[in-house]
Amino acid sequence: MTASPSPREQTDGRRAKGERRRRAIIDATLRVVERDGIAGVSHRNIAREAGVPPASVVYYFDSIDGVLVATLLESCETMIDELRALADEVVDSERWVSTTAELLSRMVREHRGRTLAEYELYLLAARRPALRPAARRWIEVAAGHVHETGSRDPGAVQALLATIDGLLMQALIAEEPPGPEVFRPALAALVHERA
Amino acid sequence: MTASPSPREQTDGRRAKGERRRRAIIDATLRVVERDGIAGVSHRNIAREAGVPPASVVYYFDSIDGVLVATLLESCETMIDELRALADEVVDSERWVSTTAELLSRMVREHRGRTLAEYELYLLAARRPALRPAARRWIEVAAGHVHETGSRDPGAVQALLATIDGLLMQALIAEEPPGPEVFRPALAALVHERA
DNA sequence: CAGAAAATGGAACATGTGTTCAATTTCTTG
DNA sequence: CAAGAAATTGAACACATGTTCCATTTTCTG
Repeated sequence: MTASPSPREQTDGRRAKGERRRRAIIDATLRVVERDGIAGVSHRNIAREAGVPPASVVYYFDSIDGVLVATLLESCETMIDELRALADEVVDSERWVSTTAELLSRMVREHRGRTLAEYELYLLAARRPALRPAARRWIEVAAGHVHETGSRDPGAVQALLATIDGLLMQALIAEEPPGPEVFRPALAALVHERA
Repeated sequence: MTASPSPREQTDGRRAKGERRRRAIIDATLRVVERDGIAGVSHRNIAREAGVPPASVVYYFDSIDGVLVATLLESCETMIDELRALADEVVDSERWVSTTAELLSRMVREHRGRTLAEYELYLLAARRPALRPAARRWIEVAAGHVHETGSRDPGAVQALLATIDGLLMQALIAEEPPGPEVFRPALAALVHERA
């Protein structure tokens, strides 16, 4: 992807600055995907967003796919933290259905661009094998998270994850992002509860 | 989108030929999306695929979004028939779980490109409002189909639909398209059956 | 301080893009 | 058959794209 990290990269100011710039490019790419979708990802676009010349993007990543892979991985890591924080904040209700409905609603309302970007990158992985490991890591992380608070049955965990993906996708094409009450019936049916 | 259909369009050979060409462009667009994804959709690309000059595409559709809307709608209609045929063919088993697992497996194995294209167009609707009605029509059709053979609870129907979407998406980023046995546990958990 | 390594950024390249335009062909109608 | 409507198409437009090249600047090492 870039120059192989030498054993003494923490003291070299040149490499440190380079690493910072590399991160700036990744962050800029995520912002571009959020705003304009994957269609908006180009060398010049993300370079402008990051405030660097286009040649710098080529210097740090040898292809546009390289940038996307790095971005998807990065995004996965930071999203975990955000999700965890959101999950903590939302646990004023004690029922799982209400809590999750609230969480999903927030994802498509307060973080619509981010959520959308996530699924676009996700789907892109279906076409570009290079992105697949990053996308699957996403599933693993989410599965682990569900496993903590949910059923032990692997099939149930898989179904739950799939349902959430599907619900979010449907929510993303709604004319305006739905509130928790839209998600509740489906979630309730999923765990055999009353809404 | 095109010239408004005059009351006597069935006798005018010029308009008839035009309509045929319009359909050829839509079909070509679907093939392009299947092969190269939405990223591959351009005037020149679909023109080459359809065997017409690029100017013809502009003549029949006033924008690239117009082509996509028409394609999504078309694709929706033809997919209904194919799905129904597939559903009929697959009813040798009598259990819903096995039948559906088999059907999903076929969608990602024998019709991978088509399924993928469907979801790409679907997700694109999240960014381009013009595509949303077509995308929502998809949900309605699928919901109707599920309603015929499934539960009466609206929440359950919604959950089922969402789960299938999620399962298909996960299947699409697998290294190779999974067989029915991969879908069965999740589907079983969904309807509280043993796999 | 001199030399080397890394990073930077401006310019240029060939190619692809959406779209417009004017001329031409195809077909219908009076 | 002649007039006109509809369809067709090649050429051209201005611009965006991925990528390469090379001169310059920054930073570290001996």
